[in-house]
Amino acid sequence: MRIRKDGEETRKRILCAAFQVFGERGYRDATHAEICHRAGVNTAAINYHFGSKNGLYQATWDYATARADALYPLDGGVRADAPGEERLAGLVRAMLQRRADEEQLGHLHSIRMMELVNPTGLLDDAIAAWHETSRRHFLAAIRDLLGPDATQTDLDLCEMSVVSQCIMAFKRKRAWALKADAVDVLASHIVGFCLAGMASLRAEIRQRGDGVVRKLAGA
Amino acid sequence: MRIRKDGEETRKRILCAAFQVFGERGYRDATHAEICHRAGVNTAAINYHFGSKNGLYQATWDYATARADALYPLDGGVRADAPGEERLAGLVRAMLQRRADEEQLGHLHSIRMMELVNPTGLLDDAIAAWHETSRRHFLAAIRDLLGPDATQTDLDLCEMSVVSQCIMAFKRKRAWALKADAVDVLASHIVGFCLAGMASLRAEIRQRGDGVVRKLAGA
Amino acid sequence: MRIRKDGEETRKRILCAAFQVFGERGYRDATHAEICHRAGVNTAAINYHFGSKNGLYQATWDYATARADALYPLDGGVRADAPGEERLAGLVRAMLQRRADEEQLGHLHSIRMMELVNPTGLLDDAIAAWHETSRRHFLAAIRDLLGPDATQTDLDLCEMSVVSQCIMAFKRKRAWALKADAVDVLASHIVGFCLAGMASLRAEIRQRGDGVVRKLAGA
Amino acid sequence: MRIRKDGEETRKRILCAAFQVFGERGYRDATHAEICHRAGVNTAAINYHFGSKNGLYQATWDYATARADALYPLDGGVRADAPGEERLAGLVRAMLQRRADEEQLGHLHSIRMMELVNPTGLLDDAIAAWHETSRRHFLAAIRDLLGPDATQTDLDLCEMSVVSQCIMAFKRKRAWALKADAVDVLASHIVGFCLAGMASLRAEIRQRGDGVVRKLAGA
DNA sequence: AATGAATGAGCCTTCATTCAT
DNA sequence: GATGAATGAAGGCTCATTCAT
Repeated sequence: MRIRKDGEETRKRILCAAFQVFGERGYRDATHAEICHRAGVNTAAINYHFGSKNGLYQATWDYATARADALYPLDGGVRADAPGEERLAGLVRAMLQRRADEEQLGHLHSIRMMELVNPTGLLDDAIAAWHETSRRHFLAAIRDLLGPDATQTDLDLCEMSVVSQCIMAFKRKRAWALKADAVDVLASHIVGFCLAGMASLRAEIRQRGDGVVRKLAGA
Repeated sequence: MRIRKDGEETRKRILCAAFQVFGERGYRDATHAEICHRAGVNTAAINYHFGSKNGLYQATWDYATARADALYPLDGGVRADAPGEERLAGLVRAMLQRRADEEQLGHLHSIRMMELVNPTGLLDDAIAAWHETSRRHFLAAIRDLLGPDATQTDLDLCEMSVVSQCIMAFKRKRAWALKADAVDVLASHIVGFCLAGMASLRAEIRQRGDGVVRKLAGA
Repeated sequence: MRIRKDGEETRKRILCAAFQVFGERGYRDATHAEICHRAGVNTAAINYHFGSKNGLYQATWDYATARADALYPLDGGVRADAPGEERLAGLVRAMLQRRADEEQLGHLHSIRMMELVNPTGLLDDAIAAWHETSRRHFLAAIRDLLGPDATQTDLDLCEMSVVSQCIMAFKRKRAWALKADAVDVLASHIVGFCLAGMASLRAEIRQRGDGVVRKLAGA
Repeated sequence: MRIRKDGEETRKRILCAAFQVFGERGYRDATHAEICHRAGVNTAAINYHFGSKNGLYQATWDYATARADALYPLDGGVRADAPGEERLAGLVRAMLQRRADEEQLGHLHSIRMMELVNPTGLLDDAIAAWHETSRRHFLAAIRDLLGPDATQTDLDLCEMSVVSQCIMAFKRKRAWALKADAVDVLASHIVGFCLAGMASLRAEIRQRGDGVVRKLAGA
């Protein structure tokens, strides 16, 4: 019954199965047994190919991240010199699409969420690096939208506002009647909502500035 | 030498310990051993008092929810006939405070998040009920702010926007330099951001409505 | 089928079984399965009662050592003010008896030998302490026999000579036709052999000393 | 790019690595993985070249024994017609040298010790044969030293005494401050000690004999 | 009312061996 | 001649649960 495969192909089969199982159950509740059963290999295969459950977890992250970045680039596929509104829309849409792609990459989101809520510590570095990249794109667009006088705190808070909605949008999906066009509806809502929020904040920042100027002038 | 305990008091000690451990590790990674060790009781006590780990989990949820609702009422402590802005601010602030109360009730948030991300299915009804209540308060305030022509989808999307930020705000805390006054800063940011978002949406809704009216009139 | 025993009694049953199995197979080749099977308990019992295989190993050593020291005292049961010859005989006889007691304490010797030849590192301290005590007794007797001019190296080498024979005597048993009185025959041979060896060394030491004295005198 | 090896050369590389690993860890704790890693070959190579771990073990014994006998002949390098004292000294010295040659042949001693203490049964015949040869040399020298009236038991016991010391001498090394000249110091001590022991025994044997003669005469 | 003892099921991992190439 | 891939069996250990006390 021993089937001789390519080795690389087996690795990939395990990675696919692991990605599903980790995404569905999380690291701790995923078992070698289930992963290997789904991949159609022996229980010892994980340790043979990846050294340990830990090693498989990290390999799975790398594998899935690479695929996700290829499919839905982190910059949202919008040119860096496009206006802020457009770049924000691209970023939001890309983030939602990743989450919406349940069959394939939605698990990546699940894994990230589980690590956020109940960390294993095994992906800390990898996730932090990913976050940093993602955050840089958002902050650049937000800076355009808030204007030059925005403080770092202003930027951080707005990034939180935008990203929070992208992250949670799908988690509450069941409450709605959104279907195939969910991404479009959600994206346009979030973008509109956030642009208004930031426009308002920009005005407030200007007033802050004027106050200072006036103060200085009055002094 | 055995200290005679009340039975009710032992239950409470177990509930306290369980609340911590479930909050820190999640249902699956929490062990009888650790909970009972922290509670200073025997490993068999959980099954004796609560029938099973499952039963303890549900009892813990009820116990902690009751305490949380007493400390930080879901309506934000604002009268129902206050203006929408004020009620929204109260709701947002109450939700943030619950998350900020790390020593006591922050674990409730953790448990809810873990159930969202990696559900056990054991709290589905309880959480759904809680959500419904919370949602009713938010929707009522949002309806005031969006005006009478808002569709259910408008309301749902805005509720998502507001609540998402409340939920995620603290998870990204480390990126900022917020400290003791974190709740105040976050609350005022979120409220301002969302009020602007909803004001903009209200205007848009009016336009939509005008279009319809005009259409009807032109017909 | 669950039988409720005393707990202390079960511990003892496990210790007995473990002592046999460790003695027969060594730490690494002893399995929970075999030990627990012989003790008539569940495989999980070891970890329940002793925390780990490691913990059981150390507990087994302590248990067996205590019994051995009670049955065959390390000082050979001879008064400390007896003449050196007599004390040496007592020490040698006691050591051989421990090895001869195959049913009960011979395993202790096996364990010590295995640790010597293929150490686990888990008993290093315990064995070193035991060795030190044993060694003290031998060195005291040997010092009497070698006289006051013996160097530490003289003492160490003679201790090695005596103890080596005690240790290996039984390992070569199959080559002989010794039976019930093996201990007596071996003990009297070893004692006679070693007393002669030490008497000769004592004479040599005196000559060494004379040489020095003569040298000093001649200078 | 594959380097074309001889086949015989690969076998030898595996044997060298196996000798080290078996010597360091013993049969049971030595793994294919480690041996093959040290030998720079694939894990399957052992079974390919030697059929099984078992087969490798026996081949390793033969290989190392042949080398050891060439380097340090079992007869100690002394002519068979030399006086008993000289032959004994040669035998003792040769045995100590084998043990002292840690880099190369000390492992052979380790393997023999492990088999003595915790036998695998795989080398029983080979070791018995080796022992028999070694024993013949020792017994011949001892017979010279004990005289013609010595019984087989006398010879066996003395052989035990001499060989025990040779075997254990190095195991207690750490207790002393012996270094480069350890072999010399130990050899001269052991030889002196044993010659005295045997001289004394010879005298005793003569007395025994006289008793018998007298008894016979008196009868 | 409460507990220490005991257990069965399951988990991750290791390892000698086999097989197709 | 030699190897990478794959596996079945077994090992130590954890854990929720049960039971006698």
